[in-house]
Amino acid sequence: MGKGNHMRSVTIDDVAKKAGVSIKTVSRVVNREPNVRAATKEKVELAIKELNYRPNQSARGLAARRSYMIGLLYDNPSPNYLANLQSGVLEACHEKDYGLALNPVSFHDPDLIDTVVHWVRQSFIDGVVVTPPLTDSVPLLNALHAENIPAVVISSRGTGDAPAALIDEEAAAYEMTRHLIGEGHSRIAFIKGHPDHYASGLREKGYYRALREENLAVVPDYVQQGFFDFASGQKAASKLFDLRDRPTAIFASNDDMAAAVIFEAHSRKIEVPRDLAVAGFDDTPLSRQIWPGLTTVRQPIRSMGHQAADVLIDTLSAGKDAGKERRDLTQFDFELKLRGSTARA
Amino acid sequence: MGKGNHMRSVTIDDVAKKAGVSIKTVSRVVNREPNVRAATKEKVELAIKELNYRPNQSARGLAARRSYMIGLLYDNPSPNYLANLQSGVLEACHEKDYGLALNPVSFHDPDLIDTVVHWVRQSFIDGVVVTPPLTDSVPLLNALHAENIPAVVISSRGTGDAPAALIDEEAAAYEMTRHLIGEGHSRIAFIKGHPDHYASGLREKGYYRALREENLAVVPDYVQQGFFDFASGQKAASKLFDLRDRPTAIFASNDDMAAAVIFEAHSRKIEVPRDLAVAGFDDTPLSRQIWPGLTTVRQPIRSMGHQAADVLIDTLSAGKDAGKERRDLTQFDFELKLRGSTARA
DNA sequence: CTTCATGGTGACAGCGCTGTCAATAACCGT
DNA sequence: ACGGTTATTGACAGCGCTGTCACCATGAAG
Repeated sequence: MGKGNHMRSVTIDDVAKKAGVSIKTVSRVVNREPNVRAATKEKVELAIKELNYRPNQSARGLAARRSYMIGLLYDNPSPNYLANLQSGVLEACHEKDYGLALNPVSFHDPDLIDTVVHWVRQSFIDGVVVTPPLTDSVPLLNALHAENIPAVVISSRGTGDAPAALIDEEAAAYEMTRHLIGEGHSRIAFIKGHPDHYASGLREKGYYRALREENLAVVPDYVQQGFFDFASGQKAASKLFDLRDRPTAIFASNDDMAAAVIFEAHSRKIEVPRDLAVAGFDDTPLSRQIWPGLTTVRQPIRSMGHQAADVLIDTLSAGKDAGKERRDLTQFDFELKLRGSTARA
Repeated sequence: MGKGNHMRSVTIDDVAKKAGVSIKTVSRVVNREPNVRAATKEKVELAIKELNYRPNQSARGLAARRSYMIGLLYDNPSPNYLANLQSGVLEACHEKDYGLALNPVSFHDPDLIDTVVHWVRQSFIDGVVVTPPLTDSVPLLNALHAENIPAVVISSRGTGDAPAALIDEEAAAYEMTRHLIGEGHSRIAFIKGHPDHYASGLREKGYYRALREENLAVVPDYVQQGFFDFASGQKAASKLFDLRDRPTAIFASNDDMAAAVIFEAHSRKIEVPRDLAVAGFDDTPLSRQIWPGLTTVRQPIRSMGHQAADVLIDTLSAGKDAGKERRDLTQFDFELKLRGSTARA
């Protein structure tokens, strides 16, 4: 039992026969190689559709000496973030007939680099998408480059020669802070993100810039260290609440910490938004599921994942599709999502 | 650029030469096939180690007509649930040198079955792990069986011949309801899950059984339909709150809906747990991030994923590794997580 | 001592696809 | 119309591995 699965599936030969061309021509169409007459291409594409043909990855990999798989490198910062990103990446892979191999690693693993390089070599991974916070490991990025492993990073850091998908985090944080100021707040606290994450600094920078522009003083006590997780958010919130001159608004570097602020506020009977406005960053589902709804910054995570994979795959095929030149990633737009946690008094 | 990675890797021929045997014998050793003399086996294993040989998956897949990959079929019920499950499955795959291919599909897709079968055929997926709610599509399961595609389902339904990973949902709901009763509640409402999900019925059944055992009448108005999503939870909560004889406790069939109940309660100034106790099911991170913390039922999702994949892979290798017999899945334990949302008055 | 079974091994033919290269068709300018 | 290009296509040889089958030892059985 189990061996099963007899039923010869559609091969390139079937398509070739049906379209009345050689298998090589079919191969050309499938791989978007140049120099195929439009009419021929159409015939082949029709046959492909009718037979519902999909190339056999193993055969492809064997012949082309690559796996037609890209890897996703991550260190699960937040399941929501990752799930979104993954689905975007997966979508792109699907469109281009690439496979996706997942590799959860640990940022703090001392032989992170060996692990990754070995993995790529063993699995014949053609290229990798690197996600935060791994994008902030300069050694890792260097190693990938040195090993000649194509990579795209999803990061706000302009990372050397690896194409990057990003939003303007500084501007987003700036806008959010300005929004808070616009709502009449002047005692605005900030909870920083994990110091290892490059994005943390950018968000912080945006916060400062907005204060400066509005001539609001930066109160050192109002800037607390957090680490992007719920618990650190609680701790930071506690400290802020214990201040003699309690802030009227708290801007946390991500939604988890912002939720923690609201959690703490509840337990101290501080009413949000009446006594305290709270804003987050990321627009995770969580921001809609807590009460009151959390004002936050939305980034098109899914699209970013999609495009990152897209660019990576294009780069990989660049050899064949001679026309294509290396496409760098454009910057994505963010959006302020205003919800109950910052509603005007 | 990009093409990179030139470095002829070690092939089976190299190993064969070094060990002084034929490639077929190396293949036998690698695949743990019987009938290789111990001495020969050792020689080969030594050569493998010295050359650091790893079989090329593409070649293997092509020749053996299987991919050494298993598929994960899902219809993203909740990112948290999925992320957990996935990481368990991934772990098992890693241990057994299998790849994981993801396939997000839609439960309501009319040609779900075609899509899936085709995918399996074309990608040469060796077997699939089916997750809820797809596990409730009897046609799908039948099709997998008919098509002779090895599958394990993670479901509470004792699904015919496909091994299943499960917890006793009925008992879990029963325990939770009893807990509520034990806390002094007698007006306990229930929000049902999606009617297409088999688990929904089981949870409901557990609720009824507890009431019956305690001689509490079932109030029809107290049982509302939900669909496992936040919005449906809000709707159901609204209806319950509008009742003249409002329940003092609400048991929702999953955490998302329970969070929605709390959300609605907040917006109506109903205080949890003072005026209302709320319980959920699943122990998603959300249950710890809302205020008050949500009492819920924890299931070892990650372990379930791990074991499901484990069993599947074992089944797949059963053909070669002759000794092994098909191992069925054991039932997993659940656990009541008591938090603030049901704290005693 | 022959006759089988059976353990142990290797030769060989693909698996379905892509790279190479040669063949042919279409097009260019004069 | 002719030589020279360039665009388009196909024949064919593997890629590295496993399945099949044939082969040679052994040892048990007769």
